[in-house]
Amino acid sequence: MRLPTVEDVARTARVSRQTVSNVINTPARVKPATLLRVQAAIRELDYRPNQSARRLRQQKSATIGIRLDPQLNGISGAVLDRFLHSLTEQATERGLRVLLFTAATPTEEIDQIRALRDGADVDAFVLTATFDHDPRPEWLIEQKIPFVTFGRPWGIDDLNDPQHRWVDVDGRRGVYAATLSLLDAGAERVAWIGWPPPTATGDDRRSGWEDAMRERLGLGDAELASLCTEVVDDVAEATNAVANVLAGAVLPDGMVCASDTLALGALIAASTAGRRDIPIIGFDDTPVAAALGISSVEQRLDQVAAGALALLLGPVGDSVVASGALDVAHRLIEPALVLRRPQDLPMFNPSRIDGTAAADKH
Amino acid sequence: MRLPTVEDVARTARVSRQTVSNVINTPARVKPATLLRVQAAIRELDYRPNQSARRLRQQKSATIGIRLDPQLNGISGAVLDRFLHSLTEQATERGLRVLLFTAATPTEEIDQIRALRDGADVDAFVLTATFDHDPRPEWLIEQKIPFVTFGRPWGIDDLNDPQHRWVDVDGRRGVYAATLSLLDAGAERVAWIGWPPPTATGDDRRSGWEDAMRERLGLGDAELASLCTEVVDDVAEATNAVANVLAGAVLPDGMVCASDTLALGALIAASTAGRRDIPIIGFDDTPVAAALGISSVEQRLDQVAAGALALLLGPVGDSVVASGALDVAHRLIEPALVLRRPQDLPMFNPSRIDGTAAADKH
DNA sequence: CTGTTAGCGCATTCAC
DNA sequence: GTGAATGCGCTAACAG
Repeated sequence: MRLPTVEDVARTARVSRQTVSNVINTPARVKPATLLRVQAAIRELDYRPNQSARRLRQQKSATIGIRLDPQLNGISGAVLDRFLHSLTEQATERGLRVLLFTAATPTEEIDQIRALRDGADVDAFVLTATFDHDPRPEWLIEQKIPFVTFGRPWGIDDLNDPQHRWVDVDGRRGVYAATLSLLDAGAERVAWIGWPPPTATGDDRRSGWEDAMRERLGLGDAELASLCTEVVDDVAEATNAVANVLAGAVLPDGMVCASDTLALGALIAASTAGRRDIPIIGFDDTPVAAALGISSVEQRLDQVAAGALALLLGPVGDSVVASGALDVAHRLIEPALVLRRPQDLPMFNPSRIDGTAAADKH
Repeated sequence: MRLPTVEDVARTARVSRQTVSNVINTPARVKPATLLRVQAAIRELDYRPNQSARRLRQQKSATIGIRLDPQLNGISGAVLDRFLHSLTEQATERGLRVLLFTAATPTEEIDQIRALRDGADVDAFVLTATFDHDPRPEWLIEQKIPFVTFGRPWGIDDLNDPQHRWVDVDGRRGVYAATLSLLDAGAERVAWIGWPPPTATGDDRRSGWEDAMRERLGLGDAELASLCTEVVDDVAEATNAVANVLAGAVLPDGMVCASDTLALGALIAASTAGRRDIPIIGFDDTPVAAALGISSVEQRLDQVAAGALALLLGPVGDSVVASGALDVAHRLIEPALVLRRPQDLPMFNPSRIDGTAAADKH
């Protein structure tokens, strides 16, 4: 049982192969009568162009490649998953396919990218999780392989390099908004629970908290430092660290965290200390945060995906354009603050346990 | 800057195109001297076969398609993510690519599969999350499209249909082992926290608990029913439900749960009731369980991925074989019990908060 | 507006 | 062992 080809359609519709091709690719150039006849034949045979042949002919694959991270660290692992989903969905709408690959190290990733490109399997790549001194962008630019990164080029001065297309979430602004929401509610000692610097993403997020605290309360460096806790991204470690904070001299009346992992630790510590009333805001809006009623800063991954494709393909295109063809080569997405009230969940609140739990608005 | 082709390699090595092709595909049939010369030319030009051309010629894509689930099934969402990673990794080792697609409904998924197949984009499909009266396998068999499902064909009598290749995790056996581990430790009233039937997966898992309780303690239906709690897969709901259990007449001395989501609810309820000592075992071994020190039944997703590929490609092959070519058309993977001690995490345990948290062995 | 010509890069016959 | 044809299915360029 062979799949029908242009030839079959042409024979059925009594036209030449090329007319069929025209009907599919440039229908405007075909006389309405024959157009209809050919389309009928296409439907009759349930014909679809063979993509391999089309790709070979057009010298492009209409496929973008993305690496699946090795082992996504803990609770925030779902972020890439959601991004992948948005990206696939929107790529499909634009007539592109998404091809997966894995690599344990940046070097290995480069090898994979080279293989994929050399095999003409992939037209462009989406890189995630950029970091300080990331070797990948430079190599890709040098190789003239189109790409876009989810994440800014950190540490280098080429934030505006048109060669390097990037989309990122404005973590600073998200944390700024989160902090303001606590200050607006009357908090005066909002603590920051973040990662030990230097981490590009973490430092950026912390600066949002700093800005808000400076602007609203006029705090100085020393005061900020006293409200700032640094701990690696681990629930147990965060629990310990925040417990110490809560046992300290200056009791915070709000906590903004660099991740939901830290926020979960903060929640556990606060609950244990009987201070479930201290509002906590995390980052990433993971399912865990939703399940536990923790407020969080949500990365709008659908917008990130849309931005990545727009940078790669142009506003409406369906094939990869050169990096110089766009006026802007980057996009900063504003995150959304998802506020949840602690009482949405009966955690550590025996009085509500027999009541009806509020549904999680997701 | 054109990519090198066989022609370029042939010219460089001073042989014909076909010899180059032979060097790549059947190196045994080439004289060692020319072999070396051609290989040197390949390396020199950094030549790689164009995959589109190869696919067109061979009439196969060496690509498998998998749908990215729309629903982020809460805390357990990462399961598909991990499976995808294993699958991609092992597929790459076998020279296959993994192509993603999305679909909101089974019907839409069928449309996507048809498009992908008709475009000769994909040789075979991996379906996840099979369910009762799943329309997809039947349609795929009818269309003669090779596929394998992660999940048994539920509800039908074709568990052994060689046309339907499937891999699944033996949930019953995992829960059985989990229950036994509690009984071995001296528990006598192990409760089951599961989903309201009928859910194929959930009922299967529950039967593991039932079997263990019957065998070891000789319990009857009524006694089992009194230890069985049914609640939808939601943390808040589970918290309520387990809180009621803990406030009831028969206090369980262990809890085995159908998911980590339920286990998290159980943990919260137990903690709130001051009964953190009651051991809890979840299912899926999610990052959350790891972070909170909850024991869990781990699906060995690397084995599932390996099984899926073995069923599709044969033990060592790199191209899809017909469904009748294998002696067995399915594989049941035994899950692993991951036991964690509650004290691994200082949750709700103020006395340990200033101590060193034990590292999580993952 | 339609049909003719000519490959895209590769692998599978066959001869030699 | 190696090399010469042939065509996979499609579309871009050019004639008509």
